[in-house]
Amino acid sequence: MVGRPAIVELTSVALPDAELVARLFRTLGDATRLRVVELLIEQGELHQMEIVRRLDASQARVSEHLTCLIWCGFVSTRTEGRRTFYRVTDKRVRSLISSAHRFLSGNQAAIASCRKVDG
Amino acid sequence: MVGRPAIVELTSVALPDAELVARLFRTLGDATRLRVVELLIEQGELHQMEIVRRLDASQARVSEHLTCLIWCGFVSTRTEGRRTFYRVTDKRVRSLISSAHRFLSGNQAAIASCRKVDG
DNA sequence: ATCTATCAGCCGGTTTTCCGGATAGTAACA
DNA sequence: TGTTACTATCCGGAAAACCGGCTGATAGAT
Repeated sequence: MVGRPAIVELTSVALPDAELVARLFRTLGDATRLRVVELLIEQGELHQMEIVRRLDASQARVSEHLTCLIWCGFVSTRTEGRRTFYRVTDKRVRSLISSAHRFLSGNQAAIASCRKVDG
Repeated sequence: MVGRPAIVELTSVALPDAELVARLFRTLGDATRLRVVELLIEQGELHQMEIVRRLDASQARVSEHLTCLIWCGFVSTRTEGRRTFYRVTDKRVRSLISSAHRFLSGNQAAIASCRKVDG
């Protein structure tokens, strides 16, 4: 018997745990996305055009990065009038980033000069 | 007067802080590298071929990833005979990774389905 | 000395990811 | 309803990163 296909699930393909964690790290592995998150942590809440101005990035870029950050649970939103405000609510995001900063102190030079895998 | 060029410095170009932190995140943003680090955290100390066997990855890949991890300060080494043993000594690495795992719990589905920037 | 186990480096190809620029959608407001 | 903010999406092109396969180097064993 051939039935109709099953309802599409968000996580139809179970990714291995390491791939998930790696993906999480990659989300913060882009300087622009990271700057957005850190800016929101500092400022508390901003709407998109304000982020665009402060980071001097294109609106399209910021919009796409925000979509990604929201999707992954780093940023949450609130709409007011014709503006959408973005903020970081999850405290685990802050602790993750400060963890990174702690590791970075003393390793800046090494990481700055690391050529990654291939030269 | 035209002198000889200055001695090459490791960090001749000062990278902005955000780019450094992003690069740090990207280092753990590859599943294979992450698995190497987590394996070493669990097992304490392993030589390269042992890592190759346990991860079922090619020796060349593991070697290059290890080079990167050593370079960035995640992993340190000890040579004994013709073997080199690798381990994670910096406790900040552990706390960084467990920070990530804490954030991941409750966000797996979201991160698994996130399409990043472009579709 | 020769062979073997272990580790490192290079190269070509493919995939992923980022960006600029243009375009389309949406909600408030006159 | 038309205009004006504001936000979202699409489309090449370019750069970064990963991988497989091969080669080279070194230290111990035979």
